[in-house]
Amino acid sequence: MSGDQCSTTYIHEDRVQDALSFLVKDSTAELLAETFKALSDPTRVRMVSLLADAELCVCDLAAALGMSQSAVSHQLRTLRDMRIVRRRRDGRQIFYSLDDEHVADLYRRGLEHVAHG
Amino acid sequence: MSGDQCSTTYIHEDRVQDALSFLVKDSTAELLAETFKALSDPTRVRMVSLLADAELCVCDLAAALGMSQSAVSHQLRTLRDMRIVRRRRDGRQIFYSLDDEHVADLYRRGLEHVAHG
DNA sequence: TTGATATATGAGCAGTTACTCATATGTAAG
DNA sequence: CTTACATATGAGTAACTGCTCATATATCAA
Repeated sequence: MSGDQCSTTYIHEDRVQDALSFLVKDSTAELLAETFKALSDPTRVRMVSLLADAELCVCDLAAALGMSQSAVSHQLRTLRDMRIVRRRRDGRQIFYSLDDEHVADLYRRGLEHVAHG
Repeated sequence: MSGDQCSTTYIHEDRVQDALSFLVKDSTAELLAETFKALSDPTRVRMVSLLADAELCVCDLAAALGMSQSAVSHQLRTLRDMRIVRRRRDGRQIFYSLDDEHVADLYRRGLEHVAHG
């Protein structure tokens, strides 16, 4: 069934057929990509590293990261939309903490990998 | 040392100080973000899902993914630059396979997480 | 109420990304 | 050599990202 050469009309059919059984579903690929996207930006990695330890208010996050309040707030919005992060109001301040154990786990795994590079 | 309110001049100093001890180094954050970026795109997730099982040539990848040869080649180039993927020539064809066990591991972890909600 | 503080958000912008299309390179067969 | 095939790549582009700046909203204090 499989040819010896590639072409748009005659591919290595059984190899492709075999591969297809391992191809993730589109919806799963989208979901996975979304998850990894949370940690695909240095700023968000730094934020997660802070929030993996303790909840913090926006202005402390900004201070710790050395970033503007606005920039931090925008990123928190993204993390919130991704359901990575949860918020709690206390007076005038809003405290953020991690709300996704999967992402926290992936972050720690990633750290380990980077460690024993 | 810690104040009761936020401001650009008077932050909750010990909370920030404590947080800073958990903040990843900039270089580590960059490295981690780069790693996760490899899986932050649905197309690349699908590619990794295929290459996690077996090595495949470009045209079979394109056939399995239902994408143009050019699009696949461009993505393989990015994965190659990220050192996620390795290639081997066999005649006219070039076979790609995973070259980063860390990414493969993160992919499998991600899959598990997606699987059990 | 008025003013200060803490956070959120819209607009705008420069940089990046993931593709398409055309073409170049490399390999094998005739 | 010439031709066909397999892959790579440059240019162009529309969509997306991560910020800045200005401003809006929400809470507390006086």
